[in-house]
Amino acid sequence: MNIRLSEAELEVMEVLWAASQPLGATDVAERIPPQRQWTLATVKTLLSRLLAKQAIAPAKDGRRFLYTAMIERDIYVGAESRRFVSRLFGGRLSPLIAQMAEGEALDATDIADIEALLKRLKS
Amino acid sequence: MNIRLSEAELEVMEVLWAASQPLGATDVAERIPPQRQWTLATVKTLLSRLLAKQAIAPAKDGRRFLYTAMIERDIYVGAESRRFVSRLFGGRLSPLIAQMAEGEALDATDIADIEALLKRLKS
DNA sequence: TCGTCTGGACTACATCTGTAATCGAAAGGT
DNA sequence: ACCTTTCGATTACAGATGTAGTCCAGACGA
Repeated sequence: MNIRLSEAELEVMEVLWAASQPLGATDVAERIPPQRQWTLATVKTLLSRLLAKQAIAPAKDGRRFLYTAMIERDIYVGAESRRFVSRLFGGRLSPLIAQMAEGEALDATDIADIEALLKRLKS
Repeated sequence: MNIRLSEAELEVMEVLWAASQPLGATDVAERIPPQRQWTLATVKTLLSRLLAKQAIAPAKDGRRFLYTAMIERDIYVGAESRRFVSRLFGGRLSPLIAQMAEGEALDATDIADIEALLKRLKS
């Protein structure tokens, strides 16, 4: 995964990933979380940048294009995670978890989830 | 932690954090990992940007300045981690761990570390 | 004392990012 | 057949970022 996405571009990708179906520019704009008060123009710009990066592909649909994500969310997120953990924690996950624990960003549910996950991993 | 650091700025901060003692611009430059083939000028620029962001503080030492990190690494890293996990995993850590596990970025040592950590957390 | 070196301040400049406006072509309504 | 709406494409523009170069004043050696 060499493709890097800016935060704004990622927001657009999230919409495409969530839709799991090709969308036109207007459709994408409608599904962007409204906190981001983006105009349609902004969304269009981001779509062209994503096209340039080949993160999405266009398919002609009459007078417009429908866009599909060309990279899978899992792949992207996995790559970014590894990059992040290696930049800040020398590649080790446990310091991250320790860190999050201090910031109270880890509740009992999380801990249980993680334990279950580890159990599965070991087998 | 409102201060955001760019990747290059972070590299400089890492030097300051590692030194755990005020350093002059030249000292910093000497300790930057050599893969980054930065000139002294580049390091100086980054130091001024960090000054502007108040991420570091200058102390006069004769004709030059010695710089000290004004934010602690733990604090910074914790904030960035929370930001990251919430951006990509809705704030939940376990999906991150699952993700890393798939990419083979998690070995037995990690798993053991994490288990030990969880054990401590629960008590 | 005079020239040289060194440090911080200022300037430079291409690229990336966030956020949009505009424009021309095509589609659709009437 | 024309007017309006809607697309994608192109252009805009400020701020952040990566990567340096230049300049001036003060320190230091001879």
